[in-house]
Amino acid sequence: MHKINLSKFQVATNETVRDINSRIMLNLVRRHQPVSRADLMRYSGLQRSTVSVIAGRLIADRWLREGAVGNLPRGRRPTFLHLNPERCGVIGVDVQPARTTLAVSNMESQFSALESMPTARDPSEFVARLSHRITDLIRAHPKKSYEGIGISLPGRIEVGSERLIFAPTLGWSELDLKTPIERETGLPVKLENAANACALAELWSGQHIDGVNNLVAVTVSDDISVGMILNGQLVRGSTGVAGEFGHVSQVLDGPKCRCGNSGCWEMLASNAAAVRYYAESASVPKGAIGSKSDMATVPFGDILRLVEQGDPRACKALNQMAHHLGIGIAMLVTGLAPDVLMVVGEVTRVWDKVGPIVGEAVKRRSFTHAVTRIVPAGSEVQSRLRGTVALVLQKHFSAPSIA
Amino acid sequence: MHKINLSKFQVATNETVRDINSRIMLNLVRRHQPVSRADLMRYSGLQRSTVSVIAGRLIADRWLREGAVGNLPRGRRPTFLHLNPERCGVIGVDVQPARTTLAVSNMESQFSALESMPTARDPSEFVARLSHRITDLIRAHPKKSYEGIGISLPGRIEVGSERLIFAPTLGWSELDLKTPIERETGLPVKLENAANACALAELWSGQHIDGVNNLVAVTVSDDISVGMILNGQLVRGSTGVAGEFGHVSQVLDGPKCRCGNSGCWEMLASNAAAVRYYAESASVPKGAIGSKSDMATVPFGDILRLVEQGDPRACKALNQMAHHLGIGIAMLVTGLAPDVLMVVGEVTRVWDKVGPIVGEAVKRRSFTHAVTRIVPAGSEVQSRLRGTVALVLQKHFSAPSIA
DNA sequence: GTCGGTTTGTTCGAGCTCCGAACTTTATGC
DNA sequence: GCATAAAGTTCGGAGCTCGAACAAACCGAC
Repeated sequence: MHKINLSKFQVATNETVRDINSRIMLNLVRRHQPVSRADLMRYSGLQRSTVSVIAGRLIADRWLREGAVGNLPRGRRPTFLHLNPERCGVIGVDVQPARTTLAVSNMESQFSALESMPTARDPSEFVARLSHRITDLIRAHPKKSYEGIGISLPGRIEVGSERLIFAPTLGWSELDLKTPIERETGLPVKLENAANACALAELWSGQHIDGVNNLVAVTVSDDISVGMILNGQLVRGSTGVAGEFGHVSQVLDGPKCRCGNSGCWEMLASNAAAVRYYAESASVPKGAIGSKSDMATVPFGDILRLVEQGDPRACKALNQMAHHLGIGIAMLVTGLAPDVLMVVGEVTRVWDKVGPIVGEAVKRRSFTHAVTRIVPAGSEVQSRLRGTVALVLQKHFSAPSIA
Repeated sequence: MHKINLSKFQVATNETVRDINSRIMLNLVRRHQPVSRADLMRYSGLQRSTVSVIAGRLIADRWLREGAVGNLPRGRRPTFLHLNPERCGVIGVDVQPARTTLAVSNMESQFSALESMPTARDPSEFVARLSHRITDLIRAHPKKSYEGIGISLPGRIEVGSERLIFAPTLGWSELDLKTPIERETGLPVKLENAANACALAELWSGQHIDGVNNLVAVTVSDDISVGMILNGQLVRGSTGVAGEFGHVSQVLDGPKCRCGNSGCWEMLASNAAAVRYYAESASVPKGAIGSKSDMATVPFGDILRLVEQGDPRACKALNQMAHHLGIGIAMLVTGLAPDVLMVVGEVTRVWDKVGPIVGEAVKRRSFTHAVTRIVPAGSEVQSRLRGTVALVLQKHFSAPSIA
């Protein structure tokens, strides 16, 4: 039940009815495929005749395909319908500070190609190289129709201008990625924050999310970012910058953050924080056992390996990180009470160790802990890429923006 | 753009079109009244004929009324349309721990009666007395049609069961208020958390909120509660308990809260916190100047009076409260980036002193501070009561729940 | 006083959509 | 071979908006 926005609304026509019901049908097929027209009639409540007409049109538009014929104890055999996964191709791009991954996907987030390249430091060089790679990919994987390019970025996209803003880990200032890439490739480009992309991925192609309408994704890398889906809808705030809970103080007088605040959650619970904890634990006990007083930073990946090998110093650093991660997650659980909170990042590799610590912190600090399932994401890159596919295709599957 | 919820959707029929367009018309009249059919045609983009038909039906249903005839330099004079504020009566109820306020309202949140009673300690006694008062009110103020009863409560309402849960300041455990009051009065009852009610009030009858779709209300009394409207829609989380940012730790090892957590925002920035700060400032410097070592608690209202009189101890306590209020608000600004954040509570009486401190904290701690306007609410009781009216009437003015 | 120009508001047929009943198609079992 | 049953199609009816034509109401110039 949302207020009608009088500065951008759309009146309804007869075609609106068809549009709404077509989308419902498309979603019902997606959910229940393979499925007969008769079953769609029962799921939707529409008349048999109406279902037939809509199905016919969706088949003509190549959204659906008729498949096998079913078997029933009595009566005429039903013709099953299913999605045509090749209806739309999507180019998914996952930009991370070190590397950028590209994928060719069909409508069901099945990737037919996956490749990566280093992320160029210079923004304009990056745009040029990325555009090149995309055109090459399209040439190498010709499809009937590419629907668009979805790009996940460690930054926020300004509502309206669609420009990249606040991307500290990339070191880029405000930047228009959309226009040049659209010009070079000839395809529409959609940009989204990585955490938002993960949330979208979970919403549209997640595992156990039937009827889940409130979902939060927390991405943990060298920063922490939050993507929120509330009431079945991405929350971007008035400017697109909503979700920066990573820059909320967890310790009021904690370490200074580049955002200007002190003791930010991401200063205490990001990969970088674990690296710092590990380094500090070496220096504090001066005559340490290992006598390695090398203050050279150990990469987070190495710390994870050490944890897997049972190294106590690494475990301690990881535990500190997990503790603070849990406190921040408790904030989100208390404040947003989502059905699902998904953690995305390398840290999920050792979730058997991190999960219980996070769970304990949430249980102690959030009296609403029972409503939220906290789950680790399978693969970060896959999550973000599935998110870019959802980003491009959601306009066909979501409710039409009525009124 | 929201996902279609396959467990509760509604297919579209021809009437859906009429429904959508009627609601748009109703909102356009509300926004621009008095307004002619010809102007409505221009605002909506619908055909003149369609506007006439819809207007005719809305007049027949008593939503609109024809009013004066306008004057134009040329041509036929337009007949102005305006809302019929007496179309629906609403009983608004604001339950606070000490007192409960009742109001009779018309469709435009104009109150024709306002009265209050002590809030009974015992829930069942409370229900009985409230029902009585409501029936008396209805008898004393007969209207063509009462649309329903809206009740604002310092607690959360469980989604689905519509029961009151988590109402610590009232001291009531889980409770069904809806059923008995509906039975006694014969009117439908809608319950909502006070902070959510304030957010709804601001959304539907606020001052400067054209096009504002992201709005947060923070209620500050003996607890702190948050109501969120994101994407033009109330956020209740999966169970109805979303918004309890008051129970997020601000100081990890701070004072123990009854919720089980430590250093909760509301332990540091609520009215009760200011009362505690004031009491502590008397005891800490042992040979204090005033030599009043009375640890008896001074009510928050008295502290505000002392602040208005310039009492330094009271000012210091208030400043501490304001400082922590600002830190919590910075969390909301950073995480949700709303257009407007409204503060509701007695503390707004001294907003000239509190506002700058809050603003400073937000500026220092939230790099997104520029997107959010932080405003004090005029009157708490009025805010909550207007919210209850919006609560009851929003189903007629909001977009239909399509798909 | 009348007539052209202008704007508001109404009327009515066309086109689209869903509904619902009747019909066709295709299967099983006696 | 016939009754029964289920899937899917056909077609007239009703509701809605669109768009053009029409009626109403007003101003100012001649």
